Amino acid sequence: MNRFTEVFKALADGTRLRIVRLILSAECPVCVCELADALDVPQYQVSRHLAVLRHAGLVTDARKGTWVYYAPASAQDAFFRRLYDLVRDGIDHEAFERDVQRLNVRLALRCGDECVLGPGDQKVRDALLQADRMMTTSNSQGEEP
Amino acid sequence: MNRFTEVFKALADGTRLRIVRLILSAECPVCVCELADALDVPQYQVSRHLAVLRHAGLVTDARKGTWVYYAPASAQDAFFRRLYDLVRDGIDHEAFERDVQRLNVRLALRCGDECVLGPGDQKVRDALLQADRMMTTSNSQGEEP
DNA sequence: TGCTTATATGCGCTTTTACGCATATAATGA
DNA sequence: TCATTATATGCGTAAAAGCGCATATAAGCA
Repeated sequence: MNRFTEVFKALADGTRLRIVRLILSAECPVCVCELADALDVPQYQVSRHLAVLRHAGLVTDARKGTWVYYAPASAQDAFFRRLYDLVRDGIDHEAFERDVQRLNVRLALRCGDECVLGPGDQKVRDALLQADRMMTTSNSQGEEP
Repeated sequence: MNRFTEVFKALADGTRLRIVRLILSAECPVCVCELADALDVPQYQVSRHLAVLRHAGLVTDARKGTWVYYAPASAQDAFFRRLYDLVRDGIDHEAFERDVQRLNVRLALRCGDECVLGPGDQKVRDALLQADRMMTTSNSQGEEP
């Protein structure tokens, strides 16, 4: 298949687009369970989507123990850099706001720049549940007088 | 569906990507039969793909008599403009070279900036057949001493 | 070596999507 | 009004893609 077509195919999925936006929003590589928790999507599904993105050359993976960290690929490449900028600046910022906030909450649970929890860990669930509550109260409700 | 996702979905098809590149390569609106002839793809298939692109907001259509001309949409929009630039500058120029040359041959058959022939017209077929012959001889064969 | 855990993947099912054929629609001209 | 022609579309079929379940793989640790 055309490399071009493969890249657009990889981005032509709602979940994968959310994954890419999360990876771009973080300034550091993010591991699979962190993505799964932030997106509230099963781990096996995230792994599958990451495989598609990796095969298209959009992300790179690096294993560290049992955890595998993903990051945007080859910012050297002008094509990918421009594509990333496009995705980052693109429309529908609100649609991804929740994902980004949840990822930040999840990343805050790291120890020394490394993920130390598995997917769906109880501490993670608690923290994300509370974060969700704060988001809904500050957004939907807090605007009225 | 997310507008973003819809745009990438629209570009995530080989034929549609060829159509977009042709529309971008021409400095003027191009009608359906011209695209079908340049791509050597059935007219009904081109119409279908154009409908997808139009629905995603990537192209606009304008009817002139029985002919319908398609053009890139809203270069005002920063997002589309950057996306178009990306597609234009992108990799795999050779893969689309033939399409562009065939479209130019087809456009040369116009009368006063307007298409006057239908899809698969005999004159068109002759001109394109000859163009193909010239391309193969100049590319594959002409390099050896 | 054996147990635990994070990640990846084989498999069946369902939904989506592209294609081919035929035909409907819209506009022109006699 | 009727024939012609460019374009669009309904429909059936086949290929592709996503999901859920279960499980395999890989790494750390006792």
